[in-house]
Amino acid sequence: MRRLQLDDLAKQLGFSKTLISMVLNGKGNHYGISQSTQATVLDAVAKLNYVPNKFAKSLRTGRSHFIGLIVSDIANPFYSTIAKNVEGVLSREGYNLMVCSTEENEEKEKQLVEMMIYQQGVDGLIIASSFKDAAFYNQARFNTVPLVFIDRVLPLYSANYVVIDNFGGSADVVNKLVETGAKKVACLAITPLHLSTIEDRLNGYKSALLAHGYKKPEQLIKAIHYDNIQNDVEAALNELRSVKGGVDAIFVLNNNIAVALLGTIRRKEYEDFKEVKIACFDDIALFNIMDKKVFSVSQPVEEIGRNSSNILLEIIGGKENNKTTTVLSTTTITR
Amino acid sequence: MRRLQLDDLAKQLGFSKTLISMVLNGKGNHYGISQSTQATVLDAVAKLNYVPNKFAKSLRTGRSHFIGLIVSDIANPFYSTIAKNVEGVLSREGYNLMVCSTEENEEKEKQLVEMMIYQQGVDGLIIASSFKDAAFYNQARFNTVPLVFIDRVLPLYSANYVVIDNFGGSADVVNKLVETGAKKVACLAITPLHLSTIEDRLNGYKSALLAHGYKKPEQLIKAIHYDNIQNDVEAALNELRSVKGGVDAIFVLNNNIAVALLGTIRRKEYEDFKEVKIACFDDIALFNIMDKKVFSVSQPVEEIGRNSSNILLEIIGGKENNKTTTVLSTTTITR
DNA sequence: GTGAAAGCGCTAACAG
DNA sequence: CTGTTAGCGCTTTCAC
Repeated sequence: MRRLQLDDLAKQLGFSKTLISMVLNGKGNHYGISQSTQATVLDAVAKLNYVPNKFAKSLRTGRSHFIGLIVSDIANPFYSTIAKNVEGVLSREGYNLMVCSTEENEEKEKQLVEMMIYQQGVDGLIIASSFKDAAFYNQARFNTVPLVFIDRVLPLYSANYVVIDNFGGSADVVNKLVETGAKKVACLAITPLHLSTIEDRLNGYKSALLAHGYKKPEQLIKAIHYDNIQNDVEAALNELRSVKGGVDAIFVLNNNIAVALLGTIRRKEYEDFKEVKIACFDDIALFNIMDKKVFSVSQPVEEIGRNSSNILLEIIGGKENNKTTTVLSTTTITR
Repeated sequence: MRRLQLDDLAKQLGFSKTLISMVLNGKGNHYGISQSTQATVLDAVAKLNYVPNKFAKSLRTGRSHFIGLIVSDIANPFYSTIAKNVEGVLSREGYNLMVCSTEENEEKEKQLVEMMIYQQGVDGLIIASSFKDAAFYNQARFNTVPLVFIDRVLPLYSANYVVIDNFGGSADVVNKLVETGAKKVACLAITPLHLSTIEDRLNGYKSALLAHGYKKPEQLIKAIHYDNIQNDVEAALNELRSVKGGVDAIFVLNNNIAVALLGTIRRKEYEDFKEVKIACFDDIALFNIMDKKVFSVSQPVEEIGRNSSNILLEIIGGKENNKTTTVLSTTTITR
């Protein structure tokens, strides 16, 4: 049983392929095809359950109706929530989503971008980039591909951005920690440290501490490597023990660090950290179940997904690309 | 700057398109093309960075090199872990993955299957089906599409299955609860109750209780609706209060119920359940961070992903489809 | 208002 | 061993 195609339909209806194609692509009125003819065609298509061959269509039009989403780790609820919302917007417009993770690896990001554009033929890309600089995306060959960057900003690179106020969110939650009595607030940052999100959060943290009269917050910052979180958290705690007077609060810059930290301080070897106040950039469901009261910075994740995909679709739709930057606000949650 | 295509390459190298195509598709030796010619072609392709047009290729071959994965909820770590492992296997073989969620909705499952097969032209499908029966998949038109079913079995339907031992895992963890002193073990099941996984888990639960001399375990089973978990958990707890003597253990059949339950019993209104023992079918990271000791049934999630995709690729590769059922074992974790 | 025909870029018979 | 050629199923220009 061969699959129904335009030709069959044309013969059965007594119209040409051209006419049917026009009607199906919503150009019936534009070409002045009579309403009754259009109705006949649409009815038949529905009844016979005709589905156009996507490959032929894409080959002809050069459009795949696929959008790529590139993030560091799709298993992270932050990014999976973004993906869910991007998908919601796209599917309403007849687009499909393809998601891949870079694992913060610049080489892998390059490969994924190339693969998606040249191999898969995506119509546009939404990217949370791990790059240090914009050399890669500055290549002329990417000028014709609609790109929207989310979460992270590339230095000195003008593009479409949908990001959040990392500095403000960070400063705010650190202020709250201090207000509730924290005297020494350490900070566990996630690598790569060059990411604009991390830089901004660190700056927000430092600025808040300095404003409260604490000198040299740098000494309280520990880097946690993306792919070695548990070990690095333990090492960081061990180092923090030697801080004069001890720390009484820890601000972590990423949800995975929070999970590792909360698990670690429950162990006997680390019970001296049991009473330390904890704040996390990014709010996750877990914080509502813990006995431990964790402060957090809640990000408008859904909006990042919805905004970025809407902007991308506008560009694909032919709207002039004005390279806009959208900065969304965070909410601080105290518990 | 037009994109490089086979024709250009052929002219530049002085070979025909055919030859280059053969070499590129690994059929060089099969057609007896000399090693030096092959090397020349491969070198040029690498140097000029030629990427074949996927649409033309798919149109010609009828193959998309896309595999569809259909699950109930890709945000559930159980399924996202499967997805990750499926993707790992597929990408090694040059295939891409497309994931969609049904939200346990049979109508949506139908649409997704149709969409993936007829609209996207996937080469095969891995499905955790929400269907009650196999009427849909029994349609003759699906005979030619490679399908592998995971997690859930459709009654009276012979197919390729990769599932786990739900009955055994369930019985085992309930036994452990009883051994550590539980006298009355309630069970919170997730809907739809017709899913083979849920049925089997319920049967394992009942069988274990009966073996220990408890009559009528049915009265201790409460259904939690997939899309109303929090409310239903609260309602179930309220109902369980009226059980004579009270319950001293709760076995939940799904990780989302566990999260809701753990959050709920921390609230003052439900503090009478604070000391109840809890077991969960499926092990999640959270259980390692909680003060509360939760028993769990750990599933070989990675293996489900790897196995199912390997089987699917074999069928696509032309191997005779013998409709095998693979049953994987679980591990009970006591804390 | 409608149709004929060209061609998107690739693969695989078939011919030599 | 290598090349010629005929489409895959669709869209779109151009002609009527």
